[in-house]
Amino acid sequence: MSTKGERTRNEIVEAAKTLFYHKGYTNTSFSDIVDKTNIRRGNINHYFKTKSDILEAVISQRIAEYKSLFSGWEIQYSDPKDRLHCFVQMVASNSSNLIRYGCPIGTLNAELGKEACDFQSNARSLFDVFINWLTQQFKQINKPRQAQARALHLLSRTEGISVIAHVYNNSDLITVEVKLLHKWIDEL
Amino acid sequence: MSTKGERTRNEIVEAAKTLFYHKGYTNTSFSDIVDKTNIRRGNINHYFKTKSDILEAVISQRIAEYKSLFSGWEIQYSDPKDRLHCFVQMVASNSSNLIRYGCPIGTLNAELGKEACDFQSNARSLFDVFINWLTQQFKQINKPRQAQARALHLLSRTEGISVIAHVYNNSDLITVEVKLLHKWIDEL
DNA sequence: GTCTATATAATGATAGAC
DNA sequence: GTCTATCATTATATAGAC
Repeated sequence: MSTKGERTRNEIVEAAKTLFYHKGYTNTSFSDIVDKTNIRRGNINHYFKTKSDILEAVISQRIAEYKSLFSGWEIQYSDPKDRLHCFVQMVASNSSNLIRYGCPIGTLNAELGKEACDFQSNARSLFDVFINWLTQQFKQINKPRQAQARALHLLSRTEGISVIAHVYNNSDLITVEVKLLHKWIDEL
Repeated sequence: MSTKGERTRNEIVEAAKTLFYHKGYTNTSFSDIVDKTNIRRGNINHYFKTKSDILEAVISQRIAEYKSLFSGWEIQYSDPKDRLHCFVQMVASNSSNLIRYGCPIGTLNAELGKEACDFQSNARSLFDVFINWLTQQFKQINKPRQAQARALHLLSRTEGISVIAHVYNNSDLITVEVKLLHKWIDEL
């Protein structure tokens, strides 16, 4: 059972998570969060002293979600190739969001990786979750010494797909490239 | 010969181009431009009524630069494959900037493609320059009907490389992936 | 064409009542 | 824990002197 405070805090994080994704971190204001929730401004500052504290909470929340998603695949599929197919298929399943807002972790890193921003390492930790999990899967297939390189290659491919799909608001490239990636996994 | 006004206007555009790339469009203020140039605030508004007018000028400037770069390659190299190798090599040559700030056109599109932003189509026109030129090169090699798909594939690959290199501030992936792309071009 | 001074709005953050 | 009211800062943009 969650306390009232925990529920309020979670409502803020969920609203901020969506807003940061849809509008970007800098372009999201406290007022946006107030408008999206039923929480008044002063109360937000009761749970989060600064805006960047909200960002950290959002990133932690996303990390937890992705770890949970990946754990589920490990329970559901014993073959690491099947898990990698799940990962690639996630891109296709999520195409409508990718087209409209870009990759949630890629666009966040693009923004937070710019000059005079203290949060690049926070955003990078999201990528670490992906790379670490992918590396583990590749290690279980073959050539474990190439596992991390393969993980970086795969994530690079999916990020590139997201960029183009977002720029052109079009899913055709996703369809084509996802097929190529499934084939690439099968041929490992 | 350029007039004094043209030189002042150009100084603003050049400073804004760098700042938008290094800090992002939203995070760049008029004060930043004032600090980077010897031009006072009121004078900037003499040349550009709004901040978005500066953005349009910066995008036009980048479009002109890339078109000029590509034209140079067409003069320098008669084989379209050699021109494509130039394109891929540009990623490697520019790695220090890509690592620090990401792809200039990719990160701009990531930012301007978000919700409640009126400039996605402006930013997309930068990608059009790349796609159109790449498509022309692939058409001259073989299978002209696949030319645009190949252009999208190549740009997707290079954008993905830029994202990962930027996130990890590391050029190792660039080295590896650029080799793969050179090989891919040779085998077309 | 260039400048100073200022208007106006929005931002992140705080103080303190209930 | 929740709220209203407000502060201090910064932003874009404008007015008008030189």
